[in-house]
Amino acid sequence: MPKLMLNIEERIFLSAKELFNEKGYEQVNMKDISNRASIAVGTLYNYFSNKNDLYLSVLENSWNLTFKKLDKILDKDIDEKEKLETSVSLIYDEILYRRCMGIQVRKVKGLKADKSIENIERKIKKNIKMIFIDIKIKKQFEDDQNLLDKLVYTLLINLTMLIDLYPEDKEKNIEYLLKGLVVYFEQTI
Amino acid sequence: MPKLMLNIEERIFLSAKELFNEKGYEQVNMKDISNRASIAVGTLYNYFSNKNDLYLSVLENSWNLTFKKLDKILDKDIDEKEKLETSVSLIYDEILYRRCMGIQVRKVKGLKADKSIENIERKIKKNIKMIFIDIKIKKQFEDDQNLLDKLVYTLLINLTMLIDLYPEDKEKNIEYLLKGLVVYFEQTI
Amino acid sequence: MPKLMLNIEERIFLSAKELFNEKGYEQVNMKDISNRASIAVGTLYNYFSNKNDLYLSVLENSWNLTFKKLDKILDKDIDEKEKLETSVSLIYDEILYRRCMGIQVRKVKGLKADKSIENIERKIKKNIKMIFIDIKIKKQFEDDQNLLDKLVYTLLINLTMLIDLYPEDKEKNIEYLLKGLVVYFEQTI
Amino acid sequence: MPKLMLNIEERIFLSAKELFNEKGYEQVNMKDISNRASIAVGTLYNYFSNKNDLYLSVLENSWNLTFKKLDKILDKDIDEKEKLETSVSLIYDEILYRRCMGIQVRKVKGLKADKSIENIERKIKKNIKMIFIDIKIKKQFEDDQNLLDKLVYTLLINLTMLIDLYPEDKEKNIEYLLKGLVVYFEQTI
DNA sequence: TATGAATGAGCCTTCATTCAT
DNA sequence: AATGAATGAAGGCTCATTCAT
Repeated sequence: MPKLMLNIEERIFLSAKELFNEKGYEQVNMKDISNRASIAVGTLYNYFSNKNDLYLSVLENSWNLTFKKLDKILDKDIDEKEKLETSVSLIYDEILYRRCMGIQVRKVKGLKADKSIENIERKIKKNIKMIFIDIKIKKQFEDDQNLLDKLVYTLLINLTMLIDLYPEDKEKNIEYLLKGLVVYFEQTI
Repeated sequence: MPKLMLNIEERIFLSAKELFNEKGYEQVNMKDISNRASIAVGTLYNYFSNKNDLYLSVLENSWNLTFKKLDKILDKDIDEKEKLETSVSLIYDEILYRRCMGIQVRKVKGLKADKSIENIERKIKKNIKMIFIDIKIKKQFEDDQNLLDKLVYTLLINLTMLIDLYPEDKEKNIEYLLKGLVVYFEQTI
Repeated sequence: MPKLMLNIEERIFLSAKELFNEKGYEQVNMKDISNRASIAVGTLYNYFSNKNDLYLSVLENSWNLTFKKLDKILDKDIDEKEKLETSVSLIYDEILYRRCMGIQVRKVKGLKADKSIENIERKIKKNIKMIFIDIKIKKQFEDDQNLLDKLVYTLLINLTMLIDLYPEDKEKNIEYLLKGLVVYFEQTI
Repeated sequence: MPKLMLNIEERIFLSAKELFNEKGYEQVNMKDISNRASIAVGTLYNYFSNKNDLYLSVLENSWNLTFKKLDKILDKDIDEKEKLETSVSLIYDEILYRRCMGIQVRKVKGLKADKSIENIERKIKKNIKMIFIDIKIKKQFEDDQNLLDKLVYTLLINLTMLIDLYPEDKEKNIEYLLKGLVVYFEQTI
């Protein structure tokens, strides 16, 4: 009973993304995903070679879409303050609506730990870092080699947390987050 | 470690705590735990009715120990600044050494989401909140009903992240964290 | 090989024959075959109703080609010794080059055991038996009702084994085999 | 519903041996084996780490038992003729009753081709060869480096075939086989 | 009370087969 | 007639849990 269906890959992607977000890697099984996508399990494997790959693909693809949008913002001719706020707002929405799975990649146990994961995390870090690249760091933190990395993780991890806890409160959440971030920057922001 | 001096329940506890921390809920199986505790699997079930319960017990117990230590600090007759710093330092060490599993309970996939989890999370929140109870919040955030909760989560989640990423760097990690927290408080700190 | 010159059915045949011989029934899948034949899986099913049938067809067809060649030899006006040697040499080459799958049909696991298999086996037996039909059996074995069948199986099974083990050594292999066979015949050979 | 059962390992062994013999490696599944042994699938894995291992174990163990019996015969103080006949009779019975799977190991597709298999085959060859070790080979075959190996394979493969085809006819089968073998030996036998 | 063998549901993955195009 | 995406049953294996000893 094969049918030719529309947007299968997209449906798998969405189903997988939603489920991985709701329940995490281990708690989602391939049947769940295929059910939500209204396809047969076997069909999943026409598009992704295994669960691990599917997760990784979803993760990377989600982030890539975000990176494209982020690049547009960073290329704009606006001042740093606005850039920061717009970027954070974007990432907030991305995590909220597109459910681009968070930075907790490193924590996804059960995932085969291969280069792919490290690469994805490196890529996320590299891209998000661009948000802070033009911002002047306070003298006090200048000798912290990892400050930029910490800022990236703080941004992502706290955004995820805030969205998770108070999904309704975008404005307040962002205000709270930014306030905690700008303390590491020079006065201009 | 004087393993043979500990009674069975304690041995189970320790083994479970270590393993859950090292590998996460799903990646640990009951055989692993009983092996590390040098008992039979069946014996586990004389003390804990199932894996879920064991995890929850370990989690709660870990935190209870932390809370006791925290209470002592909070009862001390020292100024707020010192209280804050000592408390944060304590929790840092707890997460680092005793591996009291983090706040991400809500994200521990595979855990049956029941009342127990909510209760534990409520308890953690209630206790950690005490750190901030005497500290005056900046006017700017006074109308954020959830500010205290956010502070609690920020504290725990960021500590966990920092320890995870730069386990060697306690001083810098705490400096970084505190700087991000105090921005929400009145000048005195 | 002038692959593109062959019609589809022939391409399927050849691909299937090659693959079944290389890897055995179970280890070959329909996708493999269609890939090697440069057609779509579905097309296979326009020519063969299922994997089982395809295998059986290939098997039977392979043997039929061999039988034709064998008949020519047996029709020749040469003495029995030469007939035997030429026949054995032919079958050796057939198994070696055309990979007409061996007598071990009965052992091809995964094959649905139906009439077809028995028929093919019967046919193989009948045809190969012709090699021995004019040869006089030693008195000693005259009361072994199954001697001819045994000779057939011995011939096929040992040839297959020898080719498998020492593919380079046609001459020695055949010498070894014949020596073991002629012992059942009257002195003339 | 766990019970403590007697001779589980033996039952697994027997069931596996029977099934592998009846249907071959691929056609037997772990559920089949556990069913015939009247145990749960999981129990299989308490004794054998996987299907591959189970097959290999059964195979090796079967042969080892045979080798022990064979050694006893070869150590006896009897003449070569009797030794040969007794050995062949033994192996006949072993293949017939204990179903020690044949030499066709090399043909078991689907089996992970690792050192284990090669080792088993080497061992079988080495042990069966002992049957022929004291027998003088005809001059004619003296320059066939592989003659002994060929004899081993001929013996095993033809015995298996004969048993398979005419299970009732031990005497005739052995007479047929021996006649084909002794042709390679000096007159004494 | 402690043991660990036994259980079997459940998961990932494969692949022969179907059928809409 | 040819295509190949879709199907879903089936297989190997894991592991939380049970219970006879």
